[in-house]
Amino acid sequence: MSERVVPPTARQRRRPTKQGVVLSEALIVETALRLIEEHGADALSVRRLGRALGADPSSLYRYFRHTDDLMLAIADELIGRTLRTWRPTGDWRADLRDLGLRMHAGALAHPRAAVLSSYRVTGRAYEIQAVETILGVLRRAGFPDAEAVRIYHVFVDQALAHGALDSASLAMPKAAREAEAAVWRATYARLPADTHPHIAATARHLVADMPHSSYPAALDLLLSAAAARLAENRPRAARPTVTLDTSVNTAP
Amino acid sequence: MSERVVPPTARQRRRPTKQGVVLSEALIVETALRLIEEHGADALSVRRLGRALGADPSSLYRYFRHTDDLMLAIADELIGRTLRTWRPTGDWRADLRDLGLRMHAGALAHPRAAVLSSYRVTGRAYEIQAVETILGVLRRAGFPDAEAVRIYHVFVDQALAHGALDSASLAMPKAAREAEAAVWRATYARLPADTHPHIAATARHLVADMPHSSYPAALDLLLSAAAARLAENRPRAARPTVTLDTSVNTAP
DNA sequence: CACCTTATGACAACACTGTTGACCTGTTAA
DNA sequence: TTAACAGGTCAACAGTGTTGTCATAAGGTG
Repeated sequence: MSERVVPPTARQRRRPTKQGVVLSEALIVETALRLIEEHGADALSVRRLGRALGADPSSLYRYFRHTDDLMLAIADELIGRTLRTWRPTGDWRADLRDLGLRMHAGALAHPRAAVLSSYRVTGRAYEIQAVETILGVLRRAGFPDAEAVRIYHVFVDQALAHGALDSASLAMPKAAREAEAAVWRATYARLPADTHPHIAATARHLVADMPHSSYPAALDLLLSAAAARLAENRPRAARPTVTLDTSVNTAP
Repeated sequence: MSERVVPPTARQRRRPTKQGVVLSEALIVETALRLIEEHGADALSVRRLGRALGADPSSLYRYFRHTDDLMLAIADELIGRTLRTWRPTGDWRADLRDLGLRMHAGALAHPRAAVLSSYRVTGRAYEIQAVETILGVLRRAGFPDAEAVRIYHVFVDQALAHGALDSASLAMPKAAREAEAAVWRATYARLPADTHPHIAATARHLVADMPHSSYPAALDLLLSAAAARLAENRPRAARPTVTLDTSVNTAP
């Protein structure tokens, strides 16, 4: 066997598949993403992907060492798509908020890919571009280097971690997901006030809040904290009054 | 087949296994956790668990409808263990910080269980106890109900999401994990300043920070933001001067 | 144009997974 | 003492990722 995978670029003998398809790394990644979108979270297997491509499953191993490799490629493609449609305005807080929400949405659009790629460092082109961009936003905003890196780290991990969490939840069979929402109504909302006073007092809010993602709220809290730290370091700068939408207002 | 799983409590015909083991839900959960700890993240399969217990794999289906069911039981056990060793002091911020770090550590101690259970609502005893406890801390601290629920939600999801993220990373084969750390040194730290100025300027910090968990920092930012919101609502209270410094200090 | 090399696709097999229907037997209650 | 049946076992199914071997069409070379 030794090395089946060819250095990605110089691939020339483009022999078509028995069913007439010409394989390529890009085609495989695209098809994988489509497969995930159309046939649900668990639809991605080497065999199914082969079938969808019209190729023998083992052919894919000419392009990716193993499935994990494929996941990294998918992950980087997702990062690329997120960045491609993002337009910074110069307002660091609004820009990061927008980017965070896009990353989260991008993850939810491809739950299985998000779950499997959230904790990986791809080191590929799009990822590098994203790191550079976000660090740039923070440093231009005035964060000193060490602080910029810390906040970058928290920002990215938060987006990825929440993306994966919500994706995993979204990827559950529909019945199971509804069953979980029901737990809040049927179990938590009915606990008596004498044994569980705090749950009973807030039951209404729990039922309303818990089945939804906490990411927007988490993001706004993070940005608030970051803004506060920035203000401490530059007490001269005027504190802007930021108004953040309806549900998750964090403005001072 | 119909229903193989008996209502958990009233189980009496305790027939021993061929190899002489008497099965029970508790024994199965314990063994599963031990298996995960000893033989790495992927060691948990029905067949391996059966072997470790000295029982036929299919026997487990007398106790759990499917593996997912088993995961929920494991998840609740983990919650229970975390709560069992936690002692609140009355200082809401310190208490939540301590609890968050314990939840995170608990997840890292059982990576695979954490990854699979992080997004589940078990509705079981320990989980309910945890919800009641945390809400209590927040309400006693003075957060109004809606706000208490929102912060509870963010706090819990953040702990679970970061726990799962870091667990997933920890559960990778050792070689792969080291390879990722190397990416920061070998790829990112070597990007030229003219094409990637922000990465180049902060390379030192990136190499140092990125291979570690961002959870402590994320937790402290969250608690900062929450404290700020609390102070806004009660303008009489003195605003503490927060020092974040070295890495994870949150004491006012 | 014909040839030869070799990249790349196909095949078949391996070891593993979760799950279930049918069977068998020890425990327990009557 | 016996009869019921909970609970352990067996065997099978359909699926998975992965790899060693083989066949062939594409491309560069003469």
